[in-house]
Amino acid sequence: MSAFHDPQQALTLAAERERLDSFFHFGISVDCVVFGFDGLDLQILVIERGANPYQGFQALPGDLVHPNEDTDAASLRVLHDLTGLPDIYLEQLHTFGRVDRHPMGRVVTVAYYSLIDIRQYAPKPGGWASQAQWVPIEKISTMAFDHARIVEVALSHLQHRIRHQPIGFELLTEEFTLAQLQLLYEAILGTQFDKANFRKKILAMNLLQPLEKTQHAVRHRPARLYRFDPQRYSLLMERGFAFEL
Amino acid sequence: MSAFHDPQQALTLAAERERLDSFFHFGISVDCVVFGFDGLDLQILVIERGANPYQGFQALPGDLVHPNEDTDAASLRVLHDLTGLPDIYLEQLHTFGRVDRHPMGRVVTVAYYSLIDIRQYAPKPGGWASQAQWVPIEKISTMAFDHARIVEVALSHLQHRIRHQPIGFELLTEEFTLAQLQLLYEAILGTQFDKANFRKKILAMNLLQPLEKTQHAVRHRPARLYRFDPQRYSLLMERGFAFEL
DNA sequence: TGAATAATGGTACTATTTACAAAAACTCAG
DNA sequence: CTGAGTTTTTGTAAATAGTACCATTATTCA
Repeated sequence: MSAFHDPQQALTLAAERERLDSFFHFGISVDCVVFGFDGLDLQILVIERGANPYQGFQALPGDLVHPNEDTDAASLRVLHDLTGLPDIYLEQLHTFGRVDRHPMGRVVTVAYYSLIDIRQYAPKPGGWASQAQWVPIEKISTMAFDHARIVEVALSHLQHRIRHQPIGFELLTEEFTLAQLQLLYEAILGTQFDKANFRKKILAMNLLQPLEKTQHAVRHRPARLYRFDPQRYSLLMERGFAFEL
Repeated sequence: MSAFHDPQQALTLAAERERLDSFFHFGISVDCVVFGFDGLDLQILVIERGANPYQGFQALPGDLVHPNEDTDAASLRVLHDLTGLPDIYLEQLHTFGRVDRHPMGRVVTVAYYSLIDIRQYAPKPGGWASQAQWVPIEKISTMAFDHARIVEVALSHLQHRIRHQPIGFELLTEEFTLAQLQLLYEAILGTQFDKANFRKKILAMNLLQPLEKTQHAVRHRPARLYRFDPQRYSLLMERGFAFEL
């Protein structure tokens, strides 16, 4: 049965309008899974809800979309309002549309995700968020709504994605060593790589620009610093690549 | 500003309810991009709209989600109602949430996609669909709403996906030859492969079970028939793989 | 029976990946 | 000042995988 058109029945205009209206009582929300890396653990940005429902619970930064707002724009606004993070690159992840997922009514949520360098953004709770903080991904247990499930989906998406596209550099400072990059990959994928071969594989992609700088104040041979080449980066992003280790 | 909670303002209950109500006037729809393969061209299942808006336009099978219906369930119902296709495996693709995408109101649509063997399903228009038919993907031009854009997203998703996961077998009959599989890959990716090497690569994945059967009534050496091994298939689906040719 | 056709098997060559060892560059303790 | 400790960086041999291409095989049809 179509909501807009039903050739069979001849309803009065009022009755037809009322029937149609019942199809327009949805709420739309957005939820953001923001991944960060501190050099050791993969973390996500989590707020504490300062209001009901689920007051006091950990939750993803998320809220209802305004009637005249694109969902993509809403994700940026909501993230900024609740955590103070400025416009960052958010990518749509998945939409969660189960009838019973929100206790206050029918709310379908569009989840977004992002990767950022944890040291460049200090979250500050805003709006109804009573806290906003980074939490290592293994430390996350119960969350409001179906947010734990959303995090699961985001993580497995990230794991798949990082092996096929050169994402991940957003999680590091602009200049980094190959060992730092390797730690990042190992944290996301939960595996160990051979140091020498990881280096060769990464450098062969021609994605990194070596700098004439090294680490210092380390008690061992200092590592060369690199940064990634944005042109090469966007080329690889389009075409995809295979990162199999 | 939160829709549910605003600690600043003390509104009357009625005013608060009214304000909140404005956040619940969304419609949610689902749209299905069903890919099929006829042995030569990649096609998609398209309906002709028998009612306004966009009457007479080609469109994806799609309609509003019911108030008490999961979006996943809605995608199956809508596809069945409009095209007669039974429950098939539909996977969520992307959600399109621009304010102006629907002329009759604020409708956010969740797009799904699927791959099926064109010879196993004969579409029959139902509901308000005046036609339902397979259309080669290059022959598609204008479509209702933003459906042309949805098809674009689905195709590039499919192209990326087929190189990293062993999907695509759904598009063939249960028993197929390696040449048929190669034609499928070539149709989706728009490239040509070496016959002998394609065979070796595919067989090395250990995904196909050779059958003790061959083609017949062909005027050349008949090809062996294969079918894919469901266990191996689901293993590779989980882990992902790299199909680079 | 042989011409036509496409499937299948094989092979030499090249490129990539893997495992592991050796050398290099720095700090720090003595 | 020197050598132990640590990690980076380079190198390399062996194993594996990919590529181009040719030979053989099995069928139909004239």
